[in-house]
Amino acid sequence: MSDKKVITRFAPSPTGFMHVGSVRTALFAWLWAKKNNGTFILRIEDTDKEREVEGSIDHIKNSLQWLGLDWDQGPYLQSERLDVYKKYAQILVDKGYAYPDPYTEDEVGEFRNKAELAKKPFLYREHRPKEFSVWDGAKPLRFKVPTVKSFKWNDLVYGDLSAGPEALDDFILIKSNGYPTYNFAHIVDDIEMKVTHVMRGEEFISSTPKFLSVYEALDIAPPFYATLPVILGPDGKKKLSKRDGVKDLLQYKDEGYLPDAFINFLALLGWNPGDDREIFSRADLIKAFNISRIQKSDAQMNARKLDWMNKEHLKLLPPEEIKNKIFECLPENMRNPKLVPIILERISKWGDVKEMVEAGELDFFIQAPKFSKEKLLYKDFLPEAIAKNLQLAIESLEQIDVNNFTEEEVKRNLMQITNTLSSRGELLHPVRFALSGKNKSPDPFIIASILGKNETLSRLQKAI
RNA sequence: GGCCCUAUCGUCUAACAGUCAGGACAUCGGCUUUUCAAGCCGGUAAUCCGGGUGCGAUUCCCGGUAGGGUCACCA
Repeated sequence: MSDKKVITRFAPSPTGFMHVGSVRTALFAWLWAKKNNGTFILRIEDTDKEREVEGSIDHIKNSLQWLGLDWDQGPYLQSERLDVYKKYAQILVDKGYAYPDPYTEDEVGEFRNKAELAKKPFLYREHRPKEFSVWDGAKPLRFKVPTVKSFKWNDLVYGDLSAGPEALDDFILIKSNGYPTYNFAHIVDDIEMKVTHVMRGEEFISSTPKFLSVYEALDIAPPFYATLPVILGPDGKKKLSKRDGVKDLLQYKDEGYLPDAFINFLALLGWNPGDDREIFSRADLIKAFNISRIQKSDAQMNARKLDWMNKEHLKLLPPEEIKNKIFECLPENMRNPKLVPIILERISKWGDVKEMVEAGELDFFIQAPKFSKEKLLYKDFLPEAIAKNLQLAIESLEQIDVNNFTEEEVKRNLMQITNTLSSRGELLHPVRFALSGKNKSPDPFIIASILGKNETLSRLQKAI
């Protein structure tokens, strides 16, 4: 590899929201730039004004910012660089490698239909005019393939690739409205911006010979290509697309995923460090990242593993930050520090806190539960036996000093009683239920310690 | 249809031709002295098929099969 400064870019079109597929391309380009102390450029490919979606440029920027994929240059807008593309187009015209298309769109469509009927691949160059007129901008400008041949090239991920001559055609460089096509604009920009490594999706492999042919016509060396495998939808079949219910990236933000965890997850989808490490900090990721270990086969999005990974990152956060974040999701009357460990244990992302609140899972911490007494029953123990056990619990807990009503003290006292019983459940279940009103809840000791002596005794009393 | 790419547990993946095919998520079971959660321990689970070259193929070659991509005045 040359000793040139590494320059990578992320070049989305502003046609909608970002999803995990597009953002992973950005991530890999960003990682490679960071690893090499290089430059990461953001470029907006807005050459199709018809398809442009209002607000998507901001959306792209917000998404990258959320993940901390900061760009060193840009965003450049292709729509503001029309003169640059015209300049390069003129160079090709002057060299005899570009010419105005004499046909109308319908006529070209006819050619295409005929080829299809004949079950032959459609190649415009088979209809190339003998004589070229002068390009006045009214007609689309087409590339004239210098030499029709097979291409072989190297891809940093896929290795040696090749394609036959039918991959080559006289494609449109400048549309009749003056805008360049993607095929041409991105080449010009990559040249002008001195991009050294092009990270891109698999769908561009088949058009690479066209790109290479333009570089040849321009007599300029192409950049390194690193083609990334596709991220498949949850069904494992189709490529992720905005149509089939794929999530907007910012939705993950709203659901409370950590940017570092998300990046970690995304990086491991199609790349691995070569050892068993899975949890990476941002810095470690940059250090470990390497193009040569990018996967060739497509990968499927796995939401469960993302949740697991997010939790792993959650646990690494400073306790103070965890507390603050959880408090943010909690109504004011629930902002009790003692609740934090209980909640942390049960969530994988911040949004889960809100869900717990909405599901009423934490209500018993702020108000006494209402329930019918038969819920207190445990296995086949009689109501009288249960009531007696609750009475024992009350008497025992009354002994604890109100200022020392800790989880440990409560547990010691209650466990002492269970030693005299035939089973622990006949005491612990009714106590827990009396305090929480739930079949599934944290253990009675921690609940009691959070409620405090008075509230605990009051709830037990009411249950008898 | 032409051209191109890919193929290891359900999923993400590891394995200079020699490993009992390893790890992680998920799943299942046990422990954690009531439930839930968390944690710990353990189990089930894979080299697409067929040839070839090797003493030896997950690994290299060929052919099939399956999946995907691409053939726009979209990117």
